[in-house]
Amino acid sequence: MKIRIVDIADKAGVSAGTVDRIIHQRGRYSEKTKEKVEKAIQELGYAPDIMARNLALKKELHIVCLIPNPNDTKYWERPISGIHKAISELASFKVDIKTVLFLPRKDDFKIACEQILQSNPDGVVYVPMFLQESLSFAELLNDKGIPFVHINIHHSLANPLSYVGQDPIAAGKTAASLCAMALQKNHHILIAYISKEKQEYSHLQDRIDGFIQYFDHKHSDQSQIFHLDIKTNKDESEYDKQLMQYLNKHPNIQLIYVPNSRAYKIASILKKYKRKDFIVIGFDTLIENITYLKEGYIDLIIGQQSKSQGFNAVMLLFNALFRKEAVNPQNLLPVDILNAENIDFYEGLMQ
Amino acid sequence: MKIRIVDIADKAGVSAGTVDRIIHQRGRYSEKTKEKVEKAIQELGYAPDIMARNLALKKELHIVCLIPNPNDTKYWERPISGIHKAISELASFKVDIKTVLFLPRKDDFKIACEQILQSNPDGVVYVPMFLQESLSFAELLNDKGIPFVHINIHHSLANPLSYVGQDPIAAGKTAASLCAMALQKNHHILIAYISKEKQEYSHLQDRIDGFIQYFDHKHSDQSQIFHLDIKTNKDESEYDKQLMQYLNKHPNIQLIYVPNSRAYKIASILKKYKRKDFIVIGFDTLIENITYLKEGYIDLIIGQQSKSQGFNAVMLLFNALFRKEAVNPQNLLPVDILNAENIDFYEGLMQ
DNA sequence: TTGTATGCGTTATCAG
DNA sequence: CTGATAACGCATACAA
Repeated sequence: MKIRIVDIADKAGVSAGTVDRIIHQRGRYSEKTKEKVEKAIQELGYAPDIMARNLALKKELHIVCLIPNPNDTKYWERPISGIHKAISELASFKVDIKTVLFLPRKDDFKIACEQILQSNPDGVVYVPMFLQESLSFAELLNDKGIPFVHINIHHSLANPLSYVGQDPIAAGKTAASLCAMALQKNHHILIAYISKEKQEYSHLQDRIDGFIQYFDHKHSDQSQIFHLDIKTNKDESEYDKQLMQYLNKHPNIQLIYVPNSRAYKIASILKKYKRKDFIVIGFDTLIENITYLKEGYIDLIIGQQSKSQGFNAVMLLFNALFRKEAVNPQNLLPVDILNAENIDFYEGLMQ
Repeated sequence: MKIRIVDIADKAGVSAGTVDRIIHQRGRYSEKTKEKVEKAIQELGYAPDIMARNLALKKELHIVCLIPNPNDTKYWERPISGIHKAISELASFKVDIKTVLFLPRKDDFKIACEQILQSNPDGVVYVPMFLQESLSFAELLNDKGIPFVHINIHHSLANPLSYVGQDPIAAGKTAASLCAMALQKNHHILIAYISKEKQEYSHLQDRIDGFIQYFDHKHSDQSQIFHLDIKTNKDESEYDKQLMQYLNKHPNIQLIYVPNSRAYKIASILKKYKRKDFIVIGFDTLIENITYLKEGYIDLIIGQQSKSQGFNAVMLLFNALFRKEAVNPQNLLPVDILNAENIDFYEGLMQ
């Protein structure tokens, strides 16, 4: 038996219109009728019918997603595809979801934020790539009472409605535990990455910290951990040599841990020099990484369900806004372990 | 701009009622008006409004799920929890979803099938645990034109609307690839399992086959693969001894592969004898397995997203029935690799 | 064979 | 401050 708005109107001895105004706090009602109505709602256990609401609704809900341009970093294609999945899943609701892209520079990010604030959305999903700029954006959104969700990068300060993404420390520890399992006695680990100009914030350091922490807590064995940071401002052949020279100098290195999503760069060098004798472990299921995984130049990839980042964030915001559901402030995604055998079944990657 | 039923009625020069009868093929219309209407639908690109339809609908959709009783095998708790998630997700639709449990015996399965057929459901989700009985159930459902989805176990013969579950061969290969990574030179593998009376069908053999296949394709090394099948019709202390004697007789066994979900049984024996020097790899995230994983008596678990099995199956059937969506005949779930570091983030296990 | 009217539960407008 | 009522898009019983 379904409780409708008229049922509680009857019970409270008022009309449906009044109940509606009280439920949506549109004003124009007295305190004592409010109390009567709320009591009736409690007693009968009223829950609104989403379908009927959506049918009767005049105005749409506006949600906007601010994501780095995938032309610059391929990674962002997958969260965007998750957003598209959410869009089609919510197609029958009166909600419009837009995606705004920004180039990974502070000025472009700020311009995009401005633009979004102008459009007065009902909710925002964004990647807080720059610490300071993200905080001021969060503040402006809070001032306007617009709820927002962070994806991929977690800032404890900004106090978003929710964070959707992985715990990068846990991801680092997971990678380390696999390394510990694969590493032979008296062999060493190299933490290597090819990085662009200094990123203000990325998972890089947390993934390294988690990795180190794991080994600190375990028996240390005879293994050592080396570090090699290669800057991309040199030409390609230059950093090829830099890596190979390092590896030749430390012949007991058996395993290479690449804490950013560019393991494929390391793999391409190893392929060039026909060195399949290393175990390489990297992050993120970019198509380039998958190619080398299947060729055997990358052995393990830690996945972070990039698609779910976009999908969950939008769904969560929608449910909070439309159905007024309570939300978890943390939506921690799994730390997925992928290799050549299970990659084909991952996140509908091959569809 | 939204195309409604009256829009195509206008365009075709008929009334809304006629369009409705044609769309739902309720008869009582002439061929030539049918053509006119279908042309209009094509040209205007009509898609029904799910919300309005659900609101206007009188009768509900009945979906029934036939699942083994989790009191007997704990595994089934998770698919059932996935079904419950689907139920709450579909709460606002006019659909009722029931779960029927059966004890893992042919006679009980058959009785449950009878009962379901009596109730004349619109769609069925079931675990085809017994080959012959499942095929005849499938046939009866087909005769009545009732679509059905198989979960967990795949029978190519029965021709279900879809199969939701893992590829067990791929799961075996994935386990093998991890073993290959962890195994030290000149050390051996034991495939061990404690089984009840012969199961008619389970993933067991496929998981073993996939495992063996992987090693067949790789350089064989000096490693050997041993097999040990322990029957549960002895008393506990009996099979404790059987395992330990086997391990003592083959001191170079470093790794134990348990292809069914009862790795915790093996782990409990190893714990009793304080043997942490083996790498144990098992299947399924039963609470018992997770406990030993965290204690270090199990090292790796292959997960099959048991919860998604139930959830996806119901959602898929609902979408096929209610929104008349096309469905993939295969809904292959990922092969998840879990260890002590990433288990806490898996499938909302810890919520 | 076809058209019309009513209802589903909610929102929103307008008259009291 | 409050009540009545017309939409929203579709299904369906009933009238023609």
